[in-house]
Amino acid sequence: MAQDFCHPNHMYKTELKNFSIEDIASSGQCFRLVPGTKKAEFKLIAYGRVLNISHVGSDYSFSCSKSEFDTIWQRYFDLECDYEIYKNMIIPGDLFLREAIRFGGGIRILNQEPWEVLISFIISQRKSVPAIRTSVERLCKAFGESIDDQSYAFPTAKALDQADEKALSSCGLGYRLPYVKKAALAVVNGDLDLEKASKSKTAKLIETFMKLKGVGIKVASCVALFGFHRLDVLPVDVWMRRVIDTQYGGSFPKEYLKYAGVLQQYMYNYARLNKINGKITLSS
DNA sequence: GACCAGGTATTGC
DNA sequence: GCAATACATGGT
Repeated sequence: MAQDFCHPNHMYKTELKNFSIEDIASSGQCFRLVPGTKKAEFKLIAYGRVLNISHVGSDYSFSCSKSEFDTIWQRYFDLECDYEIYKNMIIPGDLFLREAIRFGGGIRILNQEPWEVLISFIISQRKSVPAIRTSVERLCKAFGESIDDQSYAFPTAKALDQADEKALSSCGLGYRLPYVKKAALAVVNGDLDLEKASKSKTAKLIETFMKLKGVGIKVASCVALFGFHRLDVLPVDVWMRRVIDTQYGGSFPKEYLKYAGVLQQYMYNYARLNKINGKITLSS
């Protein structure tokens, strides 16, 4: 604390490989990591904190102390893991994945808060990524605890459970509003125990979330992957459906299944940002 | 101003 | 069982 007082604007600098904040921000797994006012600057809100990030190439600066970085953000950005392992899994001849990794090789699978992931992905259904961001941000502003004058934490289950119906509906949730309400109630009344869920095996975990109204296999898979770091889980949305059908003959390569969640993220990102609908021709 | 979006629940056969 | 359909709203 003394150190914080003496250095209110502390910065932690480090070089990061296989890491790009731009790639992560656009990859559709996290909706509260957004570009700042200047180029190569980003603002993240997670774990009730604000983190400003800037970089020149692979030299990154984070608006926190080294100890905060080590205890929170290192894990959040999955920096303990060497992503070369995943990149080296490319099957020779899989030009699509190779191209996807060339395009967005700085992606990481974040360790986000399960509750935030659950609600964000309930909201995500039949919404575009920019529209999800808008809804989530409105939700935070309306019901989240204030961190500073323009930053709000993700609302707690209790806050959403008690949320005024009208105020909630002004967040653009549409028909998903009762789903959000019911998920909040489930956590508040103990029907859904996220701490306990984190200890169950992946199949059981997914099953647990699918009991919630408005949570099907895709949303439950996203929660397992992004909220519980189950890297073998493969969420299939409209983009991944197209990728699987047009690039892999209808089924995800079995060689990739162990880390399907990571590899699909490269694929999803590449397909969505390049609007790849049909089979594309890639040359070696 | 259509068209589509990191789907799911419900209905109809 | 499985295919078709409704669903709220915003971004492009």
